[in-house]
Amino acid sequence: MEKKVTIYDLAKRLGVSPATVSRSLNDHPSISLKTKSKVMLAAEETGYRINKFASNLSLQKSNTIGVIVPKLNSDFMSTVLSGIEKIANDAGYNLIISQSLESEEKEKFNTKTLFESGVDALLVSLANETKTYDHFNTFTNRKIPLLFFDRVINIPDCPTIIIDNLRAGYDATKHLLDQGCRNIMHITHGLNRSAYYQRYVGYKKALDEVKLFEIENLLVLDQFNSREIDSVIAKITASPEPIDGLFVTNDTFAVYCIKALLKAGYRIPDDIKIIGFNNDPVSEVINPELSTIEYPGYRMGVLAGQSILSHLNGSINIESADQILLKHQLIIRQSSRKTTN
Amino acid sequence: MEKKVTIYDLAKRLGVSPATVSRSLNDHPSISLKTKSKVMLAAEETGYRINKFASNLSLQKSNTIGVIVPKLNSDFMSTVLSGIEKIANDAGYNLIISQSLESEEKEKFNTKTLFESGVDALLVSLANETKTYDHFNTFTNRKIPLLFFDRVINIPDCPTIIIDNLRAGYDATKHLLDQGCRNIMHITHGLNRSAYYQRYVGYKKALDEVKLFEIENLLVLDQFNSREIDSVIAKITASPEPIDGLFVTNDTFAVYCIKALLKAGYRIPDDIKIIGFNNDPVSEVINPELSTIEYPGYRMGVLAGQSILSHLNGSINIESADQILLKHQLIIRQSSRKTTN
DNA sequence: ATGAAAGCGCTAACAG
DNA sequence: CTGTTAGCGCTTTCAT
Repeated sequence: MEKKVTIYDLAKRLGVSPATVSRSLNDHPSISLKTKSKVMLAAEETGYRINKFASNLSLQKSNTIGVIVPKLNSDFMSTVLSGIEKIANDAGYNLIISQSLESEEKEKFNTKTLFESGVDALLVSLANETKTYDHFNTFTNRKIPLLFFDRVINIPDCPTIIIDNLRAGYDATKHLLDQGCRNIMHITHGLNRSAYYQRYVGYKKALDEVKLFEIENLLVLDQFNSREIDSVIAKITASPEPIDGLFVTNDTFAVYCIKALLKAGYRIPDDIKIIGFNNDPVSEVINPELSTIEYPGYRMGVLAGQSILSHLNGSINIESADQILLKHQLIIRQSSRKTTN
Repeated sequence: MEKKVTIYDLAKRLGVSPATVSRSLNDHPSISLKTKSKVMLAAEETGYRINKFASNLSLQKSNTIGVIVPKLNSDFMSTVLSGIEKIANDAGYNLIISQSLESEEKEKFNTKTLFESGVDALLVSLANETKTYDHFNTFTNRKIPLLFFDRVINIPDCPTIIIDNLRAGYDATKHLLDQGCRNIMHITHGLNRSAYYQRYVGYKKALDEVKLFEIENLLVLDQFNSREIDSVIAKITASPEPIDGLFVTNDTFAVYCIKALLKAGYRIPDDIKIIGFNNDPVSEVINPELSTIEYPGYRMGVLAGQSILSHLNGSINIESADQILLKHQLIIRQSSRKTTN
C-alpha cells in the first residue's frame, strides 16, 4: 500500500515551500530551472500524483466535460461520442458520459449530478420524452457552457449542432417521388424532438408540392425496436391505397422493415421503395442496399467538442457560432431505385 | 448569474453552524427533524448545490468510476458500456469514459489522468498494442479496485470478466468441421490479446484433433477495417488448397468478407462456409445470415458494474469473484450450413 | 442535538 | 525567485 504523497511531503523533503513545489509542478515561469528539475525529480521518485479534488476546489474548475445522450449503444451515438472524446482528451479534458434512456426524469437527474460534479461544460442530446427544460437553468444561470447536438432545443446562448433536418426529410421524400412513388409512408420517432419533427415537415412539404400528402401515412413509433415491426407491416398491408414508398428515419429500423417486407412477399424496390436515415454501416449490408441520408456523426462529435472548448477558452471563432449546420447528403442505393422495365 | 451558495450561507441564514447544515444535508441521525427540514427548505429556496470537489477532498472518494476501452464506437463495446453505465448510475456513480484507440501510450495516459481524477475504481478493456502493465501499479499499489473485462490480463486481486474464448474458438471451428470444411482459414486481430489468442488456440485444437491444422491458414490483421479486405481475398484465392471455411473473430469484418467473396464469385455457404464472432445485429442482416458466437455484451457490462460496486462496498458475494466466466453460445445460421445436395 | 475547529491538498495574492 | 498565508467548501472529531 503506497502512501499518498502531497506537495507538503515534497516541500519538506526538499527544504522548500509548498508554494514552490506547486509552482514547479505547474511549470510556473518564475521558478528557476534548477528548483524545477529538483522538484520534478523528487516527484518522480516518490510517485507523487496531484490530487485533482484539491486542485479543482482551489481553481474552481474540473477539466471535465459532461455528456448526456439518450442511449449509448447505437452506431450513430457511439460514433459521435468517439469524436467528442477524441477532441476532449487531446485537450486534456475528461468526459463524464451518462445516458437518459429517453427518460425526462433520468435526464434531469443526470443534469443535476453532472452539475454537482462540477463539469466545466455540458453537451446534451435530448431524450425523446423531455418536454421541459428548466433543469438546464442551473447551467445557464451560472454561465456554464451548454451545448446541444442532434436532438436540440433553442436556449439563449446555447449553441446547437444539427443538420438541416427539414431539408433532409424533403430530400429523402423528393427522391422517392422522383423514383415514381405516389403513396409514401413515413415511419419515425416521437415528433416531440425537433430533429424528427423537422424531417416530418420536410416529408410533408415534398408531398404537398404534388398534392400527395396523406396524414394516414404517418406512423410514429415509441422506440425503434424490432417488436414494433409487426405494427408496421400491419399498417402497410391494411392501407387502402397500396404503399409504394417508405421513408424511415433510422437505418436500423429501415433494415428491419426491409427484412419483414421481403418475408411478407413484397419486392424491394419493385413494389415498395425504401429510404432510411443516418447511413449506418448496416445500410450497405442489407440486400438490397439501403438508400439513406448520410449523417456525419463523427464530425458532429468533433465539432461539438471543438465548439465547447472554444467557449471554455473564451476564444471567438467559427466553432463558437450559435448554430452549426452540418451538411447531410442523399445516398441512393438499390432499395429505392426505379426499376427499368 | 446566480451566486453559488455554500453551507456557510445556509448556516448564517438559519443561525446555525455549518456543521449542522452539513449533517442535515447528509441526513445524519443526530439532528432533530425540525432543524433538518428547516435546512432542507433553505437549501431548496436558495438553490444550494453541494460542491463535490470539497466533499470529495474531505471524504477522499469521488463516487466516480473510470473506464478505458479501446474504442467507443463498436456495437459490442457500446453495448457493454451501456450496461456498465446503467448499473453505475443506479448506484449513484458517475462514469468517466475514455478510449485508448488501441494505443499503449494513450492507455497509459488515460490510466494516469483517471487516477489523478480520483476515480474510486477502474474498469479496463486493454488496447491491442499494450504489452506492459506497470501503468496499472498506481491502482494496485493503493488497493483501488481494478477490473478487466473482455480484453484482460491477470494481475493479482484484479477480477476479470471474460467468456471462455478457447472454448468459443473451438466450438466455432468444430462446427465448421462438422459441416464438412477441411481447409479452414482463421482471420483474427493481433494475437497479443489473450481473448484473440485463446480463440486461436481453440481453433488450432479443433483442427489438430483431426490433423487439419495449417499455419498458413492463419491471417492476423492489425485492424478490422474494410481496407484490409483485399488482402483477405488475395490470400483466399492464392491458397493452393481451396479454402472451404472461414472463422472470423468479428462479425462486422465477417460481413465484409461475405460481401467481398460473393462479389468475387464464391458461393456461400456452398463454396466457403463462414462463422463470425459477437452476434452483432449485423449478422442477421447479411444474406446469407451469418453464423456466429453469441457474446453477451450487455450482461458483461452489468456484471462488470456490479462486481466493481461490490468491491467498493467491501461486500463478499458472487460478484466479487476473481474471475467471472460468461457463457457464450454457438449460433448457427445460413452462412455455415451444410448444403444438402 | 448542536457548535468549534482542524484538516483534506492545492493555488495564488502578497510580501520579501 | 521563493516563502507565508489565506482561502476553496465540506466533513468530522471532540466538546458541550
